[in-house]
Amino acid sequence: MYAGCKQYDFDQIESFWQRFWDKNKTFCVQEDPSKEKYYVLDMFPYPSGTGLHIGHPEGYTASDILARYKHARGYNVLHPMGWDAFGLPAEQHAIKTGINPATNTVNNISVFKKQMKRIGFAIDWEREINTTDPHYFKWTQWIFLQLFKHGLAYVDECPVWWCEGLKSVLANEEVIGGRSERGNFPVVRKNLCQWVLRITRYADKLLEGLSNVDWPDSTKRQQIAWIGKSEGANIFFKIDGHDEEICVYTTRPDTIFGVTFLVLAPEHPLIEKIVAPKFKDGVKKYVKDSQKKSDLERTDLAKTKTGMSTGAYAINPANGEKIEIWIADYVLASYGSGAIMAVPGHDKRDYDFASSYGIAITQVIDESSGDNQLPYVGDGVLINSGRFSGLSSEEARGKIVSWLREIKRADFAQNYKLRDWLFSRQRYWGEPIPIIWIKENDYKAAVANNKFYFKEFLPNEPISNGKDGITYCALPLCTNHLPLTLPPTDNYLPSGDGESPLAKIHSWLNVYVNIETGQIVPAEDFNEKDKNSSWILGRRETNTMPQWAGSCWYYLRYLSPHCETAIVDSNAINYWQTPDFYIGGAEHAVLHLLYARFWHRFLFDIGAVETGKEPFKKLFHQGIILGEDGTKMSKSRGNVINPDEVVNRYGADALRLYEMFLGPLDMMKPWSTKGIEGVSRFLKKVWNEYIDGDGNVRNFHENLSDECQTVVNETIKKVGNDIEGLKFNTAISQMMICLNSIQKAGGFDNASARNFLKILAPFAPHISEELWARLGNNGSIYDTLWPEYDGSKILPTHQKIIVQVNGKMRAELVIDDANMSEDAIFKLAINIGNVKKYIADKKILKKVYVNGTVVNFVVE
RNA sequence: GCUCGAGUGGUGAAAUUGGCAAACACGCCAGACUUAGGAUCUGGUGCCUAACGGCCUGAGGGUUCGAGUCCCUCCUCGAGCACCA
Repeated sequence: MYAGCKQYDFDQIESFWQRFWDKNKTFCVQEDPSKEKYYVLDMFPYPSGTGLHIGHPEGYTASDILARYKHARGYNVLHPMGWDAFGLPAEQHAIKTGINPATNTVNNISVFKKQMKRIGFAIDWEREINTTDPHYFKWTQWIFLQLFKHGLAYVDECPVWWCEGLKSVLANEEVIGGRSERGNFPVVRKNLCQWVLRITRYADKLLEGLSNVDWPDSTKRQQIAWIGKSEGANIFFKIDGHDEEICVYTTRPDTIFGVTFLVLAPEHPLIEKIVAPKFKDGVKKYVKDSQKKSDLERTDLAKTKTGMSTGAYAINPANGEKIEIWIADYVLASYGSGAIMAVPGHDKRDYDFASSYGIAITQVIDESSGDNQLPYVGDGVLINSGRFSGLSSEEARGKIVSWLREIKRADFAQNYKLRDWLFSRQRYWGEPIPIIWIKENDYKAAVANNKFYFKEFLPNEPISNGKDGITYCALPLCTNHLPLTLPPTDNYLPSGDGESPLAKIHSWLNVYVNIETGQIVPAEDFNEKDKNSSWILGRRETNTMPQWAGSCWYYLRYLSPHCETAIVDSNAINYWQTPDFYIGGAEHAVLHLLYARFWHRFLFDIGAVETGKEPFKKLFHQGIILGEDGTKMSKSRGNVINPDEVVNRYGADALRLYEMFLGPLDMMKPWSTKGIEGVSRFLKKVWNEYIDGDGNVRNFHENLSDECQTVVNETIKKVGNDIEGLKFNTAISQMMICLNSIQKAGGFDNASARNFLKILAPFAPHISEELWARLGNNGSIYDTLWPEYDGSKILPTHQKIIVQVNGKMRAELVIDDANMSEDAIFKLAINIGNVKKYIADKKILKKVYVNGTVVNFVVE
């Protein structure tokens, strides 16, 4: 069976084979212990309303080629796909149109799926998952509850951007210069109660894990920088005339003799206590002013540093010197202890500050190059540092801290830039957080009662939150209560008081909970007659999870997408483990890839997944495809290429081939409409080598020339190697070279005709299937094994040696005997006409021979 | 500012350990077949030069018999970080 057209009619061929694959479930896989597994993972798309972008098929084709190749190598290959479908665009569409985001999402997914099927990816669609499906997010909620139980989820009052004009909380990225990006309304800082995940507890594990993964260096570096671990010391400074002391964190304890002042962040709690009476007003004003400033203004490097003296003094524990305590907003409250020891001689920022306020600058490090320009921020030899003078910075760091530690004025310490993960969003279209808030007294009474139903996910310490003078505690739902689904509504706007739209849906919001039976009923349906001590009134958490939640563990769900009893079936995970290859855009270098590593590591630690510690062993980022004008594709520039139109015009095989031929996979590269004609022509040439003008299979040669056999075998070898190295552009050019020589030789022989299709199949599967079938084969070419090349055909029968004079190529020398002596080769080479000419009567100073490759005569 | 990455024909690009720079393709030029060509095939195509020949991998220097590849300085572009003490 095959499409049967006379000419290369890609439309007919491609739809025929897509139906064939669907009907025969060609790409569906099961665990098979007799075979080695290979798990290929794509970053799943957000199904936007605009359909597939031309960039999507780039990564998907690359992973598809690898998946098909690995399958041909005998692996049991899993290549699944799904939808990361929660998110803001669907919600905004709902606000505009009133159409439920779920409906809209289903439509978008069906468009995406149809488009992807048209490109012929070898995907096991039976494993399709959707993060907005309650069967899926039931387990996202379950993981949240595990985090909650293990003390890794807590609530905190966090400052967020509030926009009264939009009645909504905005993300940092949505605030530009103190106004909302959309609508240009003013925004203010507002403290809201937020869920936060304790990712910082995993900082060290997340850092260590990076040393065992095969990832792009730049991505590893980004994560390392994001985690931002530093080694240093906490040093305690006594305050003159007060009992309190100030703790500062420093990575440069070797510069402690150069401290000329301390600086506290304006938010530092000690300020009020220590400020000298005369300085009170100025300090108060400065603190107030800096609170008004946006983060952007405070961190603007261009501005000159400002600050204010507190009039208080601290004692340097190293030398007993009295130093002034300042406040300044260049010191961040959120890092370290919110206070620093300022060493203007050896820190750029302290130097700037000291210069503008006329504070002393002391040099305590001697720079080896000796120009002694301050501030000198590198390491060197200590000077003016008491008994530590003469030590190197490195040595001094250990010795000074050890000494201060003995007198209880310091301790070794580490610090991280990583902050805990703000996990709540005031949105409708996200996973509801499966928590009910109940009064603290009810909670305590329930916990004390041994009939308490809700023990499954109970943390050691209750998570509590005060509101209107009453303290509430977070009551976790149990597995039986999941999924907690989104209530229907037709109003997706935020409520206006900093809560999600869910806060307006009272029938969902207010519930009675039976703490002994676990029963939950809407408050409005509750029959007061039933009321007894087991029933308590609660209010559901109204925040939803951020979009990152669903993508944190989807690679696990693919392994057993229909499992109802666990996040992943244990047989399935024992077999498939974690992805062997993961491809997706570099824009997720820190967010998704860090969050997912955190969750995986957590699930590993609690024994929920029995795999390695890292979820993504090998990671690759495909480069962005630019518009034909070399700029980013965008509607406003009018340079957007629609994959559907490309498939209509050239076919899916041509699209696949072209996206891979464009250049190295990881590089940014511009699209070229002319360029695709080249690969389209190649496919037509392939067709014509197999099928004659009447649509019949050609007669192949009995034998192929030695030259052609060399090329064919080289091609089999190179294409295989290039796929393993993800160098698809050169693999394709090698296939073109091969076809060109076959064409010159007047056609294939039987064996090479079959082998060529097998290596083409991962790149252009439709035409390969069609021609394979026409050669008289049954079944899919997908199920054939990769051809072995014949190494003896590749070895050249004679050796070619390059002859150079003064390093410039002047001739080629062909020798039959690979073991010919050096002298004999020189003799042959020197007598070649063109070589003679360049040597002429000049004196030969040196003769170089590199075995089997090059001869070089050096003449005066 | 700091840290990475990149810079090769008209264009996208290719080039084991340092060993024929520009494979493969696009475009362009010429030709063949054609009523026709936006089809197909053949040949040509880095730059300078009439030619011999010379010069070419962002610029300059270095190491080497030999450098696109290694080292130093600088320029340009891209990415990331950005007062993290």
